[in-house]
Amino acid sequence: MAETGRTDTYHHGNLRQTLMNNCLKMIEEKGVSGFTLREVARISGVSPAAPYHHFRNKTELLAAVAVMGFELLDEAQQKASEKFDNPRDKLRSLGKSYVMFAVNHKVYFHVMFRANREPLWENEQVMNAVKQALSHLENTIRELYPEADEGNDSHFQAAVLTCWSMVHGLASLWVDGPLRAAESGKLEIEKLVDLILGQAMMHRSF
Amino acid sequence: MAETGRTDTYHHGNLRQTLMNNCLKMIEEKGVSGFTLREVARISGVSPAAPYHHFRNKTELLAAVAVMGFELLDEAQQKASEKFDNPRDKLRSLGKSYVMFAVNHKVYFHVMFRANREPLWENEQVMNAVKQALSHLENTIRELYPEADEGNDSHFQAAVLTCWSMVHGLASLWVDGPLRAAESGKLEIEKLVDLILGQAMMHRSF
DNA sequence: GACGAATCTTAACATTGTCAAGATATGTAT
DNA sequence: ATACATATCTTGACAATGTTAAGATTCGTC
Repeated sequence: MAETGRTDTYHHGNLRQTLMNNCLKMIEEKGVSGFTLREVARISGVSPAAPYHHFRNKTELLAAVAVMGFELLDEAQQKASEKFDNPRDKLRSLGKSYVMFAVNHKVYFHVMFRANREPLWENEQVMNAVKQALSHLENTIRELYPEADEGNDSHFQAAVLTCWSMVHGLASLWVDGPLRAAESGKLEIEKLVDLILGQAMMHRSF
Repeated sequence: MAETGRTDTYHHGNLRQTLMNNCLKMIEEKGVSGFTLREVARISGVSPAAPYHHFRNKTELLAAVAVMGFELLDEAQQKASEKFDNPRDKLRSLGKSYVMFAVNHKVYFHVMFRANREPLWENEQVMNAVKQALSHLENTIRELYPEADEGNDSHFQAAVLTCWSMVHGLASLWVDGPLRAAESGKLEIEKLVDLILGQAMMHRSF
C-alpha cells in the first residue's frame, strides 16, 4: 500500500506521504540519529532537494510524523476509553493503551518525544495533537474529580500529571533501553504493565 | 576552575576532561542535536582529530559524560536517602531527588537518557553506573518488602519499576518539553513534585 | 492553448565525523 | 644524558549531510 519508490513521471505525485513513510522505515532500521534526509529522498526515488518543497527542513518532516503519531495515539486512547464505563476501569485501560502504544509503535514514540526537543514543542500543530491525545485521560480523571474547578484545581492537575508521568515513564524506560537492558526480558512487558497499573491504582483514592 | 581552552604547550595536558566540560557547555547552549565534535575541539583549542586520542568516537564522549551524570545522580540519591530513616520518607526523598536532578541538570539528563539510544546501553560502564544510581531506590523498597525473595518476587520488582517510572516520567515530560509547554509554568515544578509524590504515596500500601 | 504555480533536478556551499600519516612531547631504560 | 617506545596533537583528506539558488518540467485554470 505505502509506496516507497516513485513512478516514472517527473512529478512524483505523492511525495509528501512517501517521505513520511520512508522516514519511519529508516528510523526503524537505523534509529533516530541515523535518519537522514538525503537517504530518505534517495529511497523515495527523488533528488536531495525535492523534500524541501514539502517540508521546510528535516525537523519539519519529523514534526509531521510526530503529529501522525499523536493522532494514532489519540485513536488508541479513544478506543481504550470506549471499552469501559467505570472511570477506574477506563483509567487503567487508558494507561495500558498508552504504554502498549509506545511498545508497539516504538518508532512513532521516538519521533514524538525524542527526535528533536525544543523546536518540536514550538510547533502549534504538534501541541494541538498532544492536547487532543491527552484529552481522554483528562476527561476520565475529571469524572473522578467532579467537583474540580476546571483549570484551577491543582489537585486535579496533579492527578492528571501523576497518571501521565506513570505511564510515560514506563514507556520511556522501555523504549529508550534501560529497562529492556536491565530486565533482559525477565518479565514480559505486557504483564509488567498490568502489574504496575494494578499496583499503582489498587490503593489510590481515585 | 574548569578550563575551556588550552595552554601554549603542544600537549594540552588535560584534554579529556576539558572535552567533557565543553561538551556539556555546548549541549546546554545548542541542545543535544546541535552538539558537534569539531566545535568542541575548536572551543577546547585543539584540532578536529585530537579528541580521537581520548574517545573512540563522538558516541563514546557522550557515553563518558553519561557515566559522569549517573555518578552525580548516585551522589544525590545517596544524600537524599541519608536524610531519613523511615523508609516511606526515604522513598519520597529519593523521588524528589530524582526529579530535581533532572530539572537542575537538564543537560546531564539529556545525555544520560536521550543522546544516543541503542549504543549507549551496550556500554558496560554506563550500565554499571545506572545500576549503582538505582540501587538506593531498590534498597529502600526492599525495606518495605522485607519478605521479598531477592530477584524472584515480581511484586517487589513491580514496586521498584512503579516508583522509577513515576519519577522518570515526570522528569522526562519536564525535560523534553511537553510539560513545560503545556503547563507554561502555571505550577512551579518543585511544588508539582511534592504534590505528585504526595498524592502517589498517600494511599499506597508501601 | 497560454500562463502562473507547484513540483522536481542540478549544482554548489559550508560543515560534519572519521581516518591515515606525520610532528612533537613524555617517560623510561640504559 | 641519550636513545627509543609511547602518548598526544596536527595536517590533510574523504565521503556524507543539510540547505539553498537557479533552472527544468508538469499541473491547474482561465
